[in-house]
Amino acid sequence: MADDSDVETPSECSMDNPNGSSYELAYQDDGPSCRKRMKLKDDKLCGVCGDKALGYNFNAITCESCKAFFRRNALKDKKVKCLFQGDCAIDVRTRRFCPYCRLKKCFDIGMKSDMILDDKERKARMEKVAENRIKRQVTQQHTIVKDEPIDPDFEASAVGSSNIYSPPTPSMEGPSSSDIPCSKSEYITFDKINVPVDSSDLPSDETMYRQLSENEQTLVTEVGIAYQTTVGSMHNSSAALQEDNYHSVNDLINHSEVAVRRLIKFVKRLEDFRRLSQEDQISSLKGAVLSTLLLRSASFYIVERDSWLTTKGEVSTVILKKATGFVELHDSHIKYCRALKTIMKNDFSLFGLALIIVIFNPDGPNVKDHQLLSDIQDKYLVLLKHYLESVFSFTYAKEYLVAITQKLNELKGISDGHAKVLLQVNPLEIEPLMLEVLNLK
DNA sequence: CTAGCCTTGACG
DNA sequence: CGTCAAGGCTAG
Repeated sequence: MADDSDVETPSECSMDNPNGSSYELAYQDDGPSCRKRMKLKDDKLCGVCGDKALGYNFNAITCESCKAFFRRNALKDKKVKCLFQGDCAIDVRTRRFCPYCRLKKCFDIGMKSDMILDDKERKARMEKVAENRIKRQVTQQHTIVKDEPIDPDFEASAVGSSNIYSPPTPSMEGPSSSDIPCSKSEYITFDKINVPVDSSDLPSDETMYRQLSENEQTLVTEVGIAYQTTVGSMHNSSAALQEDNYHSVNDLINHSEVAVRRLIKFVKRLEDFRRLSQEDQISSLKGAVLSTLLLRSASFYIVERDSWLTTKGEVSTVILKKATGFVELHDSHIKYCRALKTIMKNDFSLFGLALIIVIFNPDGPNVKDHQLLSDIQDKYLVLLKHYLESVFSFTYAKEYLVAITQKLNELKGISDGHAKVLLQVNPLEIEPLMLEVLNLK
């Protein structure tokens, strides 16, 4: 501390020391002819090297580089010593010659290493940032429900609409009763539920089908499109799923980040979602993340070949088993996909409705307005029922409804299974957005 | 590694 | 709304 005159603590100078000199200097510098010099930038000098400084960093006025240098080095115990006498002069030119003396000078002028955020604080900070990001994404969109469709993200429109359906079944709206070439039997059965698998098994009598009201019809369609263009579309990163890009659960989680973004996009399109308070929006979103991923995986599941459909073709599900090593969980996951996909086929409206019902879960973690959530959920349950009646006839709708709701209930169990796995993951290796959204703090 | 530039949350 | 002071990112 050769000269204590130039270094003051932030508190000291901020309150009682106007220190007008800086202004004078600023003006003197540019003179009367000052071109709108940005601010009255006073020329502070770095206490370490004399370079230009913007303000305090870790309790001393320093330049950006010494700030970064200090942040990088102050906490690690060094074995490196000065090659000379330990009193090297440090200026903007020589500052990088001797890290030891530079760091020593940092401490000498009063920089405090305890102002560097530790792992815990840093993590907390990142979480806050991530949370705000989500909040912003969800909130910011005064735009109306459906005038942002232009684009979602071009891959969605490029890949999503057309070829997604190609392999197993081509169909999407309306009578999704398309047909999996499967089947020798007219009915598929699981868990005591019998539903016809082939459209030819459905009643031919028109009056056996519900006529959706106009509102219902548009809502169903919108939901289908919303799902298709967001969660239900494939994205390039699923190409990353190819080879053995998935070595660990971590990779799996991090690669799922795109899917989370899609989920946000999806809910942003729902006007009902906006009826929720901001907290409940976040809560219900978080609560639905894992389920979304599962639903999504089911929609890309190809029953006939036990594989996933990706932008790069099909990938056998065994690669996931290998990646995670959680065989048991994996098996139940696949079993789930099989069952769900068999019922829902490639009907985006169905997947969309299912997702909505999962999202508006009055029983979800941390939700405040259970009532509202429940009301909205009911609305979509009814819509789902009606939709099923319009597609599968009154005769079979009930079976489908039971089957689907049952599957949605199972979703919880499987999600929880995955959640347990997630708890074993090292938070430091996970992207902040996923950390936040999965509650892995 | 460095160092410059950028994004953020807290604070007044 | 502007300033301050953290961390992050990334050419070089």
